[in-house]
Amino acid sequence: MAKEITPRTEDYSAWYNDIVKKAHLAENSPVKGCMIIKPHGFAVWELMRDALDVMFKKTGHVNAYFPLLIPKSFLSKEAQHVDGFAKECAVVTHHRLMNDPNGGGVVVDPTAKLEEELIIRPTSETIIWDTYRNWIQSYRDLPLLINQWANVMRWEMRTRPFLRTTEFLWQEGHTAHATREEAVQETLQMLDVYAEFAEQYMAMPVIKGVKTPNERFAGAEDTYCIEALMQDGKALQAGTSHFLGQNFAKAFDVTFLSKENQREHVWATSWGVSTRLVGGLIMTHSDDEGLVLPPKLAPTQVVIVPIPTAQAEVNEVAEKIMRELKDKGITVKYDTDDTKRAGYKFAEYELRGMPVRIAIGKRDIENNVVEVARRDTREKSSISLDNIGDSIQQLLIDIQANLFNKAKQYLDEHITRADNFDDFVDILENKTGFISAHWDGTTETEEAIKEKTKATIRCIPLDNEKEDGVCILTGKPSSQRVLFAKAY
RNA sequence: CGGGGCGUAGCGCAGUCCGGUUAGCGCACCUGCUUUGGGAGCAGGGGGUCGUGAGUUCGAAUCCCACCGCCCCGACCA
Repeated sequence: MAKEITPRTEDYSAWYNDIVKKAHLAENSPVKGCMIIKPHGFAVWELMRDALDVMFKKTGHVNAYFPLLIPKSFLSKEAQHVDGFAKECAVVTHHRLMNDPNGGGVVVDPTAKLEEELIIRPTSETIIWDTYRNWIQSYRDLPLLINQWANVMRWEMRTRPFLRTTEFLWQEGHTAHATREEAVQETLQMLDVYAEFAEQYMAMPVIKGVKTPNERFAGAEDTYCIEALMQDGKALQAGTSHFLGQNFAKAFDVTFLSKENQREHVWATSWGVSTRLVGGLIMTHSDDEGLVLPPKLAPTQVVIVPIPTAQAEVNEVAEKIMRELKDKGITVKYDTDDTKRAGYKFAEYELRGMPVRIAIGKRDIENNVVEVARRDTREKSSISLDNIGDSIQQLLIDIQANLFNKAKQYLDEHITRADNFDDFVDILENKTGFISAHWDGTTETEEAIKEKTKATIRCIPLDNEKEDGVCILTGKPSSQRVLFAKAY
C-alpha cells in the first residue's frame, strides 16, 4: 500500500485530514487557514451547488451578486450583528504597494491609506440591506427573494479543511417580506429545502431544530438549523435559516407602504450552507479505505477499468456499456490509461470515492459478464452484460439508499435520553452522539453545562414533544427535552 | 495569545546530541526491458540557497544569537 490512511479508530482527526489529502479534495494554501480546493473536491461542491440552485429557483428565488468589500461603517449599524462578527473580520486599509526604499521587496504605500476602511464580507446582510432600502418602496415590491453564491471570510483562530476555513464558499439567501408570518414561513421553507438536500442528495440524515438564544445568529430573532451526526459522535451544524424579524430593516431603514398606505418595516430572512457540507459528506460516509461518495454527488458515478489494458474486444464492450449508461444519464469514465496498472486504478478510485467500478477482462467477455464493485460495501459481483444499463442504474439507487439508511440508523442509535447529570456525562464520554435531556431554559445553565462537559445545545427539535421534567443540572422545571452534543 | 512539536529534493524522513570526503534513504518523477484479474520487478537517470540572517571555526545541515514560517493541543466560531 503506497498510500496509508490513518484508521478512524486510531485518530479520527488524522483520518479526516488523510481523506481530504489523499482523495485529492483540497490542500493547504500558503496562507494559514485558507484552502486550495482541487478539481475533485470542487466537482463535489459544484454538484451540491447545482442541485441547491435548482431547488432555490423552484421556490421562487433569483441569483444576484453583491460585492466582496463592505464599508466598515455598515457593520456597526445592527448592534447584535457587530458583536457577532467584528472580531473575525479582515480589514482593507490601503490600496497600493510600493517598492521598499530599503530594498526589502514591496511594502504598503503609507500615502495610499483609505479614508474609510473596508471589511471583507463575513456575511452580506449589511450591504444587502443597505441596497434593499432603495429597491423596496411598496408592498408591490415584496417579497424580494434573492440568493447569492459567494466567498466570505471569517478570521477564525482554529481552522480545519472544509469544516472551518478562513475563506469559504457558500450561498446566502436574503429575503424581504411584508409580514412576519410570511417571513417565518420562508425561513421554515428554506430549512426544509436544506433538509431535503442533505437527505436526498448527501444521504446525510439531519435533525431540524431551532437554536437557543445563546447559539442564535448575530442579529436574528430565531435561528433554525439542520444538525447532522458525524461518525465520531460529534454533531455538525450543516445549514442555518434565520428569521431576522425587523432588525435589519430598522437598522438600515428599509420600509414599504402597505395596501393601507401605512409605512412599515419589512420582515427579513437569511439562510446559508457552505463548503462545510463537503466536510460533513466526508465524515458521514467515508471509511478507512478512503472517500465514499453518494452517487448523486459523485463527479463520476461509474468507472470502467480494462484488464489488463485496453484491447480491441474489451474496448468494444466498454463502448457499448458507456453508451447504455450515458443514455440513462449516468456519468461514466472509461480509463484507458495504459501507464497505470489495474490494481493501482482500483485503489485510486476507491480512495476518491467512486461509487461503482466495472472491470472487464477477457475472462468476463467469454462469460458475457463484467465484474462490478460497489464502493459503499466494497462487494464485488459478476453481472450479466444483458441489461447492464438497468443493472447499474438500480445499483446506484441501491447505493444511495444504503448510505442514507446506514447513516440514519447510526443517527437514530445515537440519540440517547439522559435524566440526570451523571448519565449525561457518561453517555457523552462513552457512547457519544446526541443526548436528549431536560434543560431549564436559561443561558446560564447552558453555559455551565458547556463549561463542565464541552457539550452544547445543538437545537430544540421542531417535532419535539412537550414533556414535563427537571433540568439535568439545576433540577428546575422544564417543559421539553433539547438535544446536546459535542460539536464541530 | 498560552503549551508542545517541526523546518534537509515534489511528498515523507534520517543525519544535528559529539562540526570533518561529493548531504543520504523511501515514495514520486524520467528512460529501457520484462510484466499486467488488487497499489509490479530489474537496471539506469534527473532533481538540494539543508527556513532566513548574522556569528564562532581552517571547516557549519550540525555549535551560538536573532528572526521568519508551519503543524498539533487550548481559548473564538458555520
